[in-house]
Amino acid sequence: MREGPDIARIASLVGDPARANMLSALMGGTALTASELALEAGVSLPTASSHLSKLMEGGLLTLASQGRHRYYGLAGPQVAGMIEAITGVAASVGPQRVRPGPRDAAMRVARVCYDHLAGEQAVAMLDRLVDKQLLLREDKEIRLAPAAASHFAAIGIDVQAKPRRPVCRACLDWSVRRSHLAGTLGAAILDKILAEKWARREKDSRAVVFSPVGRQAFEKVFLA
Amino acid sequence: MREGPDIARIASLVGDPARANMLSALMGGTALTASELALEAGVSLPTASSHLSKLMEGGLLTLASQGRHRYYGLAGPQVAGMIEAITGVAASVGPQRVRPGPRDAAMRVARVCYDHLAGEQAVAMLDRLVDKQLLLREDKEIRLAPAAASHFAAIGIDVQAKPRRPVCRACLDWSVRRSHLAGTLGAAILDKILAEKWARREKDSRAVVFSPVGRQAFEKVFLA
DNA sequence: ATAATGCTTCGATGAGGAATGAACTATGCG
DNA sequence: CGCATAGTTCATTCCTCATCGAAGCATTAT
Repeated sequence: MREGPDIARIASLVGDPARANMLSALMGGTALTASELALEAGVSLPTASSHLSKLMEGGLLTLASQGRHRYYGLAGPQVAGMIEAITGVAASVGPQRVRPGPRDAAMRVARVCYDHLAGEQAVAMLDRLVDKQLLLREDKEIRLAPAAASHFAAIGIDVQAKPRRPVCRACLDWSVRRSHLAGTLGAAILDKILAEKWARREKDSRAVVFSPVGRQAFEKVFLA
Repeated sequence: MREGPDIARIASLVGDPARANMLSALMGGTALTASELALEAGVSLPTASSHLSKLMEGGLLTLASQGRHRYYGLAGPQVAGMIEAITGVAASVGPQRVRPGPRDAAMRVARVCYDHLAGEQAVAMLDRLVDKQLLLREDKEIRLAPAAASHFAAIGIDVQAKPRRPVCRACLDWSVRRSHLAGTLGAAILDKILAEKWARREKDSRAVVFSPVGRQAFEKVFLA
């Protein structure tokens, strides 16, 4: 019989699909609320709450209470490194997708990620917004630059309001393996894309398909 | 809902105490039979066999059949790195062991990590190699400096050959919480240490114990 | 051959834990 | 104060999966 650090205890915490999804969501580096994490994991709020207390007890998470909001975040870089290591193994032994079909191709270009845009388009957009100094990338976090308010106001997006959810969030794109923009700003931009009918959602899929005209408009506004 | 690599599947494989013990035992680097692993894990042979087939199916182990013996080993350095990362988290959040026994002290100084050296000695060695500008630390990666080839050749280690595995890799040390050297170079150095009989492996443990003479030789070559 | 060893498969049992709705607590707003 | 939102706790149901004994294969020894 072996002794030493209880690795089974830690691994089994990550070994539940709901908890694994929560931890993956937190790999963005931003703390999230219990409801957001419940959504990410696809479970009810009580279930999420139960998982979160287990993760807390296991020392994998930190908790910051602000008013009636409770923000959960990864306990530290060491935990993040562990998740990364597990993800690496899972990706390398995982079922290499047999062949990306046409739907998958569309998914890689643009798709919905919960409430914001993901895929190549989304990654390019975030890069461009940072280039134009409208957003500031700080380590794994993203902040609004001073110039952002007026710029986004001009295209009908208000970034001044203080909602319960962070305005900007980095979300790791699983197809491109780089970050795209989440948070309320990311959500507002997706709303605009759909409201302006620049693109439509594929039926029963997360894919987002731009029309030729819509793509031009999108590029003019966000990739110029 | 998240997508991507199935990290829960991998983590849950490690999340069972019996399987975790088996994997820990295999971190010693030597392949073991099912009976030996059953003993390590403290379960019956049928139970162990069942666990082993799950680990195989998950791609975490390799199997080498020799006659009526079947030797199980870790599937590769990536898997070993993952176990090490989980061990690190478990050690830091876990109930700080009441009192580190003598074996633990030896483990902290020097131990085998799959196929290379870990512990205080290993961390000090990497620091020194970087100081001497034989290795270049870049972010989380490690590269060979131009001067490396001739230096290592002089002590009988060839870093020119292009293997499929990286020559240098950083591996986070769970006891010191800093990186040590993995990769083919790390493995070659451990080989040399054991071949020169500077140190011997503790029986039934991952600890590596240097002899007084061996330590001097090691320090002269790698810590000078 | 027959026996012995090493290991896997099968079948039955049992315990842990993941899930949810409903009830409860806490904070914020008008 | 009363209402709404955010979150936790509770009790219950359900199901997966770890476990072991017994039996079945496969390889080596005699």
